[in-house]
Amino acid sequence: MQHEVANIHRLTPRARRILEVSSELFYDRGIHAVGVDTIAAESGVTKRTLYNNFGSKDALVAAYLTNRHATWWQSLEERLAAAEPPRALALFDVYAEDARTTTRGCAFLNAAAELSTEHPAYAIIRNHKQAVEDRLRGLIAEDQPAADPRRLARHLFLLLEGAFAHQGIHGKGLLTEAREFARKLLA
Amino acid sequence: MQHEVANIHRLTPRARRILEVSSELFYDRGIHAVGVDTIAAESGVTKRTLYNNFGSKDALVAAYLTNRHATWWQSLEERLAAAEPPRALALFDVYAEDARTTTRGCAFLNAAAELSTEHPAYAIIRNHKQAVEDRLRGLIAEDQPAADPRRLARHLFLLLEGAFAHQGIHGKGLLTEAREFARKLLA
DNA sequence: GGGTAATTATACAGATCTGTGAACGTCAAG
DNA sequence: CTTGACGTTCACAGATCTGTATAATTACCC
Repeated sequence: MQHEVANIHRLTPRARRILEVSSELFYDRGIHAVGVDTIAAESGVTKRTLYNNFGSKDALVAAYLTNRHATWWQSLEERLAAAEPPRALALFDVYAEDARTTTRGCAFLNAAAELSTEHPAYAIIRNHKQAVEDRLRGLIAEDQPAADPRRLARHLFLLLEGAFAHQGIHGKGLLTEAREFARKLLA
Repeated sequence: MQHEVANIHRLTPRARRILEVSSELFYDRGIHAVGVDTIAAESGVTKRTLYNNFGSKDALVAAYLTNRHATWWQSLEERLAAAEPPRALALFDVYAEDARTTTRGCAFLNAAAELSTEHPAYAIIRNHKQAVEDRLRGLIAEDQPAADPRRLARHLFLLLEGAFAHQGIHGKGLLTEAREFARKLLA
């Protein structure tokens, strides 16, 4: 019985499996549309194990988003390490990379659409989006201090989020197009 | 027993009440989070009446989005009738108007996040968003034929949707900021 | 091999979900 | 004054939801 923070590296193998499976289900079908029975069955695990490891469905949802943020952030930083200015475009690349294997848009926006603002996971969503925009602004400030980083970052952020939000509805071409708009704005 | 098209003007008074109440609940709390019992109770109506009028919850959801689109479109056209070029900005104004009384972002994006793509309402969502972008492109083509209407429309569309998608998370200031970006792009 | 943590099996509680059946009011229009 | 549409009452079916209790069993570490 651990279920406090759910640091993915301290998870038991079964728990990690539960987190992986539930992440996929939550993303593909939506959070409310997936029950704990389904998650346990698909993970090849008892419901008891799920509750012993995560404590509640809400906590599992929080773990899902926390882990998603951590994973996403890591691949962003890796890409940034090898990027050349304007590095802000790397954000678009990571999103586009994501979009190659997914079809339901942004996991965080989708979760925000379903959850009450009082849900423990909602703060994670806010923090994630805030972090993205902050990183964007930081990169612009470093690469192009001449521009107005705050305004430019916000403009790019809106393009990014608009494209990602519509990935499921409109198709994935939007992201590369958004990148192109961003590229011109940065030039 | 009608429950086929749900043209709002042919709705019985009770049915209209059900549609109003369910629309508010669906938008505020999410579709899966609201049960038919709650809707019936809050409408001051029996569950039987709900089913006699709409046939199923899915159909009620479809009616919710259909009606929302119709209402929104009408207020858009009214605003456009009194607008002066660049009229594309009127789209931002209608969204911003919406945002003054709501706090959970775009009803269509939120619904898309919850529903399967096979859900009868999903097509309504696609059509709505497509209509918005098409209208945007048409306005730009008429007001500024010199520009590339398709590209410009898409750029504005992304700004619009990015801002609206983040209304619930980030606050409503984003929409006016998006409008400002759009205004400069149109100049 | 003994002790400890993780997991299983199974059953269940209690709530809530969508949807239906059947009989009974009410009221306006023909 | 009958017909028909609208709505109510109320019970219920059957599924699914989150979460728990208990006891037995496996896996791992020292």
